[in-house]
Amino acid sequence: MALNAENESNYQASKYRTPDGAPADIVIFTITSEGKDSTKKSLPHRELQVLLIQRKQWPFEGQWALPGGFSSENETIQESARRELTEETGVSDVHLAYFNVYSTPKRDPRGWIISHAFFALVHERFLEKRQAADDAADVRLFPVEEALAMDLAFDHEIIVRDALAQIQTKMLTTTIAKEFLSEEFTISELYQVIQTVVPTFNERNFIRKITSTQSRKGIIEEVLDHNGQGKMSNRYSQRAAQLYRFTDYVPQLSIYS
Amino acid sequence: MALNAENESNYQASKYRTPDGAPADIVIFTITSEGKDSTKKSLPHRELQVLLIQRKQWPFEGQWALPGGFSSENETIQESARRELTEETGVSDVHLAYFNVYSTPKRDPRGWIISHAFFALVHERFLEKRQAADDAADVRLFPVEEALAMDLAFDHEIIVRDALAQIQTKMLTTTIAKEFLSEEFTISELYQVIQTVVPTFNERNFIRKITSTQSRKGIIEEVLDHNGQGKMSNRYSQRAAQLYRFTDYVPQLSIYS
DNA sequence: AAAATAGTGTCTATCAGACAGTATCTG
DNA sequence: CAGATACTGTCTGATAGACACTATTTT
Repeated sequence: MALNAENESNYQASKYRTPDGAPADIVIFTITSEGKDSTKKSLPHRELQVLLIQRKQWPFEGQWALPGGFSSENETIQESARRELTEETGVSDVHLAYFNVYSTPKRDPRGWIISHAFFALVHERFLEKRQAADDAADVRLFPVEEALAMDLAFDHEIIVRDALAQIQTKMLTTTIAKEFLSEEFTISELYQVIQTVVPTFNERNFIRKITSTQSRKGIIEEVLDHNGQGKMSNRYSQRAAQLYRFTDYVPQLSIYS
Repeated sequence: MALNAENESNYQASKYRTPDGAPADIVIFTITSEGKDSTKKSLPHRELQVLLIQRKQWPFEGQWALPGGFSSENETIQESARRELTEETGVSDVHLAYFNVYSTPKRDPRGWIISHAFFALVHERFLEKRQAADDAADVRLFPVEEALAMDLAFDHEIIVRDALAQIQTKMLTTTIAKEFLSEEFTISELYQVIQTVVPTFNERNFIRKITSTQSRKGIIEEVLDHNGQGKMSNRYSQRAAQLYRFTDYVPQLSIYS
């Protein structure tokens, strides 16, 4: 059976051409909000933004790119992504998910470099104190649409586009909306977050469905105060709104049931 | 801005440790069916199976493993997976999807090897001639549960487990069921395929929902004969059953609507 | 007739979707 | 009281889920 057997002593990986690196690149999304009018309480304007760094060295010197870095032999690619994310945002317990690999020949002039793309969802409060790291000339948030029109380094435009499609799908099929919200939030805030990521989302009876529909009402729950009364917020409105939080329940979707 | 600039002439990738290989591994699933009784027409027994190869060389010599192989500098990893799949099954237009990367340090004794995992869904008719032609003991189908209990090479048990979770989710949320069916199929066949992949799936009114529910009825359509009459099949039953085919429509699922 | 698969009829509680109306607070 | 946000009432037709029932063909 083992006519052609090799063993450890005569195995040589180096007889083949090997990759020159396996970096992790991270598409860090956040939703910024700014009040439209200082004199009146009103819902803020929200915008989906992506964090980019300006490259300081060859290749693509001076162009904007995704943060990321080479992984090493002693860590998984997920760990290296988590490390990069912490360096870039200063926060460690943030939603991070792997979504695709990019390996088109000659995508990187430095050689055969296979890039592993992650997306992270970060609340804007975590990005306030960021600063340019060693290998970056500048770090900034850009509205996603603007970033996609910018001639990014490498194939990063495609990566951002793919990441956007991913979070749009996940926004509607999972509870990742919570990553952009505080622990407690109003229905309007949740609705706004969904609409910011998926502009086509439009549910006129949103509050009905999510609070009183049998199959969905486990997703979020009312926050109660110490007296058992509903805890309210008037952050954005004259009339106070009920606060909710996400539960651990995530409904299983199916096209057949 | 570019105080620390490098350029192409002084950039050296080789000053860092680089990976020893970036293979694609493929979890090839099929559903086998065998009639339970030769004297009577009845629905076949279906089982989800995975294709494994027995290794001939170090490392893990003699153990069963996923088919796969190293990718080269001149192709994307998807292309190399497609190439492997064609070599293994003899078919080229088969559903193939990337789902994860495996990079735990020392997962492969040959060195720093980052494996990219794909799953493929193949109709059993494509694996018949391969099985017959190459009846050597080194390529075989195993029932998934059996494969998971087998002490596979490398971290392939984890990969198979992850792949199974993936296709279970996709079976319910996309129309990949069609990859396991012929172009035309009966409702019972579709139901059986879903249940084979997701044993917990149980819908008593399945035929109602998929044929007459407004929001779902676009997924499949009746096959008509040249007279505009419904085309029937009595492959599995005494009473002939209507044949259906998938349309191009895939409903968009959402937990919020 | 029995067996096996393929459907249909019918019922009730719930839900979807639309839109008008009411509630609460601020400037 | 105008404006902004936060809900609630109410209506119609569609759907979910259960289960009994009928239909067609083979042995």
